[in-house]
Order: sequence, then C-alpha cells, then structure tokens
Amino acid sequence: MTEPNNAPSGPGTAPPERPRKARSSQKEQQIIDGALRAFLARGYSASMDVIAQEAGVSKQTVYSHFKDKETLFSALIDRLLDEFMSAGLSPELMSADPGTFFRSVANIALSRLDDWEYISLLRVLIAESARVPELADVYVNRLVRPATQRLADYISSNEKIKFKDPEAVARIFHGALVHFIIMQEILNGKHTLPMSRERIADSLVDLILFAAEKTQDAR
Amino acid sequence: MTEPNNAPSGPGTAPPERPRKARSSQKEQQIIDGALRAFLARGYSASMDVIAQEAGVSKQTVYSHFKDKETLFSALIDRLLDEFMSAGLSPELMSADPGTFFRSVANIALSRLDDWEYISLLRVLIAESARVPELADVYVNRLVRPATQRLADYISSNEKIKFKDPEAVARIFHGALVHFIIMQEILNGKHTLPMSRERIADSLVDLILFAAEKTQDAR
DNA sequence: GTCTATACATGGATAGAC
DNA sequence: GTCTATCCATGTATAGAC
Repeated sequence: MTEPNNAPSGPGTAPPERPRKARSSQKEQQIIDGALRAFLARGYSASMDVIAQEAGVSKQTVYSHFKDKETLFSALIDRLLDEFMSAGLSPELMSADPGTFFRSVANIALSRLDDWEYISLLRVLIAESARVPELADVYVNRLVRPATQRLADYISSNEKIKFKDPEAVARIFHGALVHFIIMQEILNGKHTLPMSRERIADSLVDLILFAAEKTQDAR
Repeated sequence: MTEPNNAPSGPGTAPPERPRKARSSQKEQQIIDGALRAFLARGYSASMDVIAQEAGVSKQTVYSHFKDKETLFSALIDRLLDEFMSAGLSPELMSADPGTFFRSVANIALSRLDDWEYISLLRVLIAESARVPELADVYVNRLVRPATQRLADYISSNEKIKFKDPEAVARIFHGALVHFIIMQEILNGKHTLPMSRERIADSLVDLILFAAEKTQDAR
C-alpha cells in the first residue's frame, strides 16, 4: 500500500541531497543491480526468476519491493536515464571556438561506444518503444532534447558560424553520432562494417566547419 | 577498387540463381503474411497462437511448414530484407550533379518514414540483435553496406566534390537519415520532438554541398 | 495437409511459515 | 522482510483423427 519510495521531482524546493533512493536497504540495492543487469542483457523478456537469481534474493523479496514486473522495469529504465542525463556541457565549452566545441561534443558522444550500459539501454528502449512508449518519451525529453538544444543554441549564438536552420543541423550532427553507435555496437557493425570512431569524428567536424565557413563566405 | 556486381563476402557457396523456393501454396502464403504482421507488430514475443490466428490457419499447420518459431522468424526477416534490398540507385543518378544526387538519395531514404514495414523491421532487428546477431549481419550486408558503398563511390568518383574520407562522409550522410527515422517513428519523436523531413533534407544537402565546395576552394 | 485436443515447460504472481 | 513452496495462465510443440 504505502510505497517506501517518496519524493518524485519536487517542484518548489530543490533538495540538496539525493532526491531518490533515500533509504535503499542492502537487499533493495541488490535487487536493483540484479534487475538492471538482467534487463539490459536480456531485455524485458528477462524472467523474474532470473532477476531474483541475478540479485541473489528470492522472487518474493523482489515482489515485496516492487509491485510487479512492469513497475520494476519502468523504474529501472527511468533510473538509468537519470544517470545518463547530460548534466550539461561545461559552460566554458559553450564559449569555445567552433573547432573545439564540435570536436569535444563528438568525442563525448562517441565515448559511449565503450559504455555497455548505455548501449544496452538504447537497445531496450527501441525494443520496448512500441509496448511502453512513455519510456521512449522520457529518453527523448531527458537526453535527446537537451543535447540537440544545446547544439542548436551554440550554433545560433556563435558569431563565427551561421546556418539557415540550426535545429536541423543540430539533429543531423547528433543523429550521425548516435547512429554510428547503434550501427557499430548494437547491429554488430564493429565486425561487419568496421570504421574507427576517429574517422567519423574527423569527417563530421570537418563537414560542419567547412559548411559553416562556406556559409560565411556567401554572406 | 572492387567489382560492383558481386558482393557475396561470405564463405557460403550459394547458387546465385533461384534464390528462393518458387512453390508457396495458398496456405503457406497465408502463414507468411500472418506471421509477418504478427512479428512486426509485436516483436519476437508474438505467440504462435497469435500468428496462427493472424494467418487464419491452425497452429499445427504453421508447424507443418516451419520447423519451429525461430526458423519461421529468421526466414521471415530474411525474406523482408530481400524485399528491401536496394536494387541500386538508377545509373543515371550516379552521373547526376551533386545537388541532384544527394537530394535524391535523401528523399529516397526519408520516404521510408511512411513505410510501416521498414520501420517495424528496424525495430525488431535492433530488439533481437543480441539474441540473433546473424540477422543484424544480414541487414548490414544487404542494406547498409551497399547504400554507404554507393554513396562513397559517388563521392570518390565525382570531379566536383572532394573529401578526405569519402567512406566516413557516406556513413555520416546515411546515418543522419536513418537516425532521423528511428528518432521520429520508433522513439516517438514525431510527437515529442517534431521536425519536418524537408528541414532535415535541406540542411543535410546544404551541409555536404557547402563542405564540398569549401574543400574545392582550398585546393 | 489440416484440423482439434493435449502434453510439457516456463513465467508471473501469491500463500504461508519464520 | 525474507524465504520455500505453490497456483494458474500462457506458450511451444506434438499426437492423433480426418
């Protein structure tokens, strides 16, 4: 009945301490960790038995902390998305020159090629997007929107570059990077269609910088 | 570099002619169609009961044509990939000017935003890529490799444009388009982060043309 | 080949002891 | 809260009649 979880995102007061998992007992942390591993490795089809086993607790213990499988799944995805929520590019980067800025953004994005959790999360989100569209919405609102927004803001505000449609350019830049991750890591392109991340970063940065210069020339 | 006609980069020795059995009875066609709808709508978790119902036959009839669920699934995905296999851009396009070429490629790719089968196929491929990696490999070899290869070939051969790394540019161009489809249609971005396909196409074509011109100037 | 009926296993969820 | 044991629905696959 009364759920131990409290304090969703408090509107008026910004809590200086962690808003979530105020008291996560030893067992609860075990459950969360185990369920995370199970879901990310096997998708939503991971059985509750496997989850309990992975967590090192009994199945009933899982159910004493989470109402049902769907609740557990959504809670975990939501939790993961929070962790990956970009805390924002460092402010000094927003005032860096275009070459530094785009190169840094590309490198940060491509560093996720090594992050098994991020890659698995992406796969599960896409896999379950039809069944649970809300999770895809959370992903878009927490990760994609801020990322593309900041890119568009930089493009719009920086004097040295000028594009007709900063938002579209931002989405192209972001999309090329994310697709490369999906391609290489999820769809096995790392083996069937290998290409180094440096080549993608180099060409992408060149592309946008050259186009920006050309647009400048044409003014 | 390599022969454009044959590209069976695999060890298997499959006769190039008669790639598929010609006899598909009435029932068998029903099964295929029903299973296709069921799998694309609900993923691999679609039950054999639902598949049989969707096909309008009994469950046993399905099993009399396909050994088990996994075989049926793989056969269908393989069949779908064949249908989507790009027959190659029309030869006259390969000799068109860059503006026409890239604009056409972008429009062709973005037309898949309206293709429910393609979108569902993409989702299922990603969803099952961990469990059945071979299907992802087939997708990459049949669709992604030819598409990016032709883009890279065009970039390499056309006198009017010059990039340091045509293959990387090809993958960026292709990736930005495919990611836009994943974003808008699979991850629900069409509602949460709307953007017209024309804006993406315009900015992407501008980006590559301007960058190409700039590279020309710098020669 | 095609159907109805069924065997067998798995999975989500609960009961009851401690 | 935590465990073991269990219920019951669903799912894959098969048997047997026609």
